[in-house]
Amino acid sequence: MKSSLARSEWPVAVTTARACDGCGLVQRCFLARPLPDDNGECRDIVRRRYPIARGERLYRRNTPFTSLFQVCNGSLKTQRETPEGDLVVTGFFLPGDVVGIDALADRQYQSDAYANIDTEVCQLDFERLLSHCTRKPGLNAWIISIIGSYVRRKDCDLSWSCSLQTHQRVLRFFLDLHDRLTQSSQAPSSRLALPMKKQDIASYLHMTPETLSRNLAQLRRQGLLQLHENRFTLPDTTRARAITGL
Amino acid sequence: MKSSLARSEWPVAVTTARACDGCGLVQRCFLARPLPDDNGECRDIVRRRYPIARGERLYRRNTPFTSLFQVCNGSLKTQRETPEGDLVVTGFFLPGDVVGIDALADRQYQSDAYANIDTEVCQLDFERLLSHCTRKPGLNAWIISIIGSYVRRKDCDLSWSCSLQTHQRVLRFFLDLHDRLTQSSQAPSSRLALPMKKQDIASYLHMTPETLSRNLAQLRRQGLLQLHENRFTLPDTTRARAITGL
DNA sequence: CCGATTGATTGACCGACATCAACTCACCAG
DNA sequence: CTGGTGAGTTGATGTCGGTCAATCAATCGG
Repeated sequence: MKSSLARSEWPVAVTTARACDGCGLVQRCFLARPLPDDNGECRDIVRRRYPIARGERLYRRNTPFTSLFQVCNGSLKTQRETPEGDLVVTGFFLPGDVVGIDALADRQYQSDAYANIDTEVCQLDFERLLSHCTRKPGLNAWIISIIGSYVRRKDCDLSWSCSLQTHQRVLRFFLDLHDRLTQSSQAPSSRLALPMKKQDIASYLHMTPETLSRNLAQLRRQGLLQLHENRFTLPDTTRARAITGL
Repeated sequence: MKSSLARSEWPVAVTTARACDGCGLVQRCFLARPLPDDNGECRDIVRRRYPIARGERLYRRNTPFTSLFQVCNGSLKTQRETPEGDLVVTGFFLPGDVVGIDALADRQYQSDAYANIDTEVCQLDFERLLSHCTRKPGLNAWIISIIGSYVRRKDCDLSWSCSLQTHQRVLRFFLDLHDRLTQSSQAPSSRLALPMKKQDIASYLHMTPETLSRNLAQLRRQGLLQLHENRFTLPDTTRARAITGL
């Protein structure tokens, strides 16, 4: 597995130019363009960019944390185990998102990260990132804002994940997914591909696959969601936002 | 209200020595003792230390973020509003905890912070903190770890808040509270004071006060929890940990 | 001392969601 | 083609926890 390469195998001197060659995210990625206060010496933060096949694991729980990963294209999920032993999906990561932030506290990954579909990630060396931060306020602000966004997302998730009804949670999930997918690709908002399995959505939303299925059927009947063959559209986003309280 | 003082009213030149005078947290607080790479110039991070009476508000949602606050003694809660308009408690903060981290993303507080009981907080100027970070790796590491701990807590909360049964959630809450209270005060672990209302606990655990009450009664019958007049003990922590999966 | 207010407890009832089961469909190997 | 596997759907049934209501306890100001 690519993610388990030993340190010595990493191409240490990869330049940003080479690593970012052909990356679909190059328009939005902070590393592909010079930072406000960067004059080129931040490039070594990028270890490498590499693909993860669908179903493959990026990192494993309780292994030492060395790197953050930014999703270039595709999608990842993180999951952890409950006391009872079953798995719960704790997050989905789309192009532009940074994964591994839950490991900052004790320098160990707190979850397992898997590719939902064929995916490419950009590996960022955290120590180098930190060391540059002490000299570059812009970079420091960037990393703080990345972590801050992650915190905000978790906080929001926590406040609806239990207080809303199941059909509201489902609708809200698709609204959120819609927003994130369209802002990252600027593609027309119609017929977006659903980049994860329904089982995982159900797990993430704290419900069973059965209830998710029933709710999807209901939302389809109400004309709030179209979903065929892993492609979806939201015909009436304003009504949807009203229902979910957005 | 103390927290709404204008900037100009802040005693800008407070030294750490004066601000920390008589602070119950002085043993554990990072600011009371010199940092690994501090030679005294980080003192101006501490704006001031001041009390918040029980029920008073420390900051309000959607107001500009300028400061983090570290709890010296007492306890705080943060809460936010659901789409339906009712309030949900999103976190409890005990001595040593830092509150305001959810505001990092867009520089606005994302919740309302209130004192559960009479409380003292230490106000840390975030801009100054950041500016020192660029020169002091130790301070940068500290702030990253503070944020990291917050992230880990949120992640954990999210994974049990819905997947566990109510009695497990209640027991887990008391175990967690026990651990946090004893580690912050090094006091003997018996007869700890419960520093928040049961309503707020119920809200935080995503259940009604009635359900919380029933579960408390049940846990008392099972000999897993003693709770009288806002003081509690956990007679059998090992069994409790087994039940909650810790 | 007294009502007023807020918090906590207990009981009866009910509904949303989980559970269990059967079934369809797509995909793949042989 | 056939059999196997895993994802997804649909239906019948049960239950955990929410809702509503009454009661009790604690605090506070007069």
